Amino acid sequence: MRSTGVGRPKVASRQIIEDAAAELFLENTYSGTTIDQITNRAGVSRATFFNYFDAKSDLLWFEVDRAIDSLSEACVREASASSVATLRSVLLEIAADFDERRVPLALTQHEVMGATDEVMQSGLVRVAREAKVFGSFIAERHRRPEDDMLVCVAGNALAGAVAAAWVAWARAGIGRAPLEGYIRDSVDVILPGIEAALAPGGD
Amino acid sequence: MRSTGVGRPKVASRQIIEDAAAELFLENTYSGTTIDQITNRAGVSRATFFNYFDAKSDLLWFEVDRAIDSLSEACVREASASSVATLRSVLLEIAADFDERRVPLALTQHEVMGATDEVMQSGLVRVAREAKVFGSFIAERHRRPEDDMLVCVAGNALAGAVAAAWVAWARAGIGRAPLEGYIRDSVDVILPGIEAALAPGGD
DNA sequence: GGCTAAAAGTGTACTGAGTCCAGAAATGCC
DNA sequence: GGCATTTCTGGACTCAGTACACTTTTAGCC
Repeated sequence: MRSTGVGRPKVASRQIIEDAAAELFLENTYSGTTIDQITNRAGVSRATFFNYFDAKSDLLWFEVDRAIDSLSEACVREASASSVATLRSVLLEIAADFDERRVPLALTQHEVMGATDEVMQSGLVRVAREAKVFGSFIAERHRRPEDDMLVCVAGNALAGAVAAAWVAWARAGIGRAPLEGYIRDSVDVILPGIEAALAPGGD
Repeated sequence: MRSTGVGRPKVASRQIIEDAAAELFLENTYSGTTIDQITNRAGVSRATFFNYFDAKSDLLWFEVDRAIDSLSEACVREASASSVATLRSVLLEIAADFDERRVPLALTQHEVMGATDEVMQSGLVRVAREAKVFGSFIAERHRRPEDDMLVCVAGNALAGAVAAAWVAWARAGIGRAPLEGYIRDSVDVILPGIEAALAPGGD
């Protein structure tokens, strides 16, 4: 993210660290791998690691983080009439971008990673972030405060549904059907209820 | 939880540690308080702390943990016909037990605690645990596997809704209406959709 | 070439949570 | 008194994450 061309150029690319980490996680599990081991393999100092990542757990979820980034941006961009329908289409659109090669390690290699509390906890942070994105979107479209209960209910429930879809998709193994279908099936369970509640007089 | 009367009797009660912690959290925020400070004030050694609690964050959520314990037990006990209606009534029953004096510190004193990632993360673990309880209950009643996607969707969405209700309730401040109403309003947004999806042929 | 500013990387020391474990202290029972 | 059992303690350890001063590499400018 260098703005100008001035200054020392990056050599320790994010990618190198991510790759080294992925290798080590598969060899020794997530919690069995220390940041020192990762930086050693990547040929980078420990301090540099923290220039690129805020936490060790970021290495597990970068695909998901990027997806949520996309989601957040798309939510700002889109401006169709029904917010719920928009949300649905944005979600599916982003899901369509996710192919086999971008399944998060933490989900597919669930067994290998050891379903540590650590791993789960860092995943939950992503779900919560997504809930917040949903909530903000709905709040804005429906002129409700961000901390409105219905807004939070909708955001949380949606994020929970999406998380379940991700997990089911990842667990499906090689040859899995596209993520899109999973998302649609899960989200459609609760979207109608949310739409009804958000409709004027639905309170 | 001593089974027999034999052995050294407990002196450091859980309660003493909880109280010392609550004081310190309000004085210095959650993250500004170390376990050493807590054990010092409680007059207990650091090692003893970990005899009673698995983590510092357990001190923030014991009310919630107990509520989820009740929920889990109640789910096992109840055996009515419609699982969704049962879930709803169990939830409301347990909510009715929560009065003003049992609002979790982490939620009411949200500002004082500093909305640290730490605090949020440990709260998310509780939401996830609740989701699992819901999921197990639904799975059993509907003869579905625990990792069935619809089961997870339902569990996660419900837990998300309940979490939103808790937060809204805690934020409402002194004189807040009973938790029960919050739970009902939030859960009823999504329960119909779940019920429909779970109904035979609703897949 | 040398100087400077800026960005990237390094080294080191620190805090604090959580783990481990051996052993001390307090009890009931014989 | 001895004995098993439980609680409590002390100390050493690992590791994530923070802070900060310092060095290195580049571009641009003179």
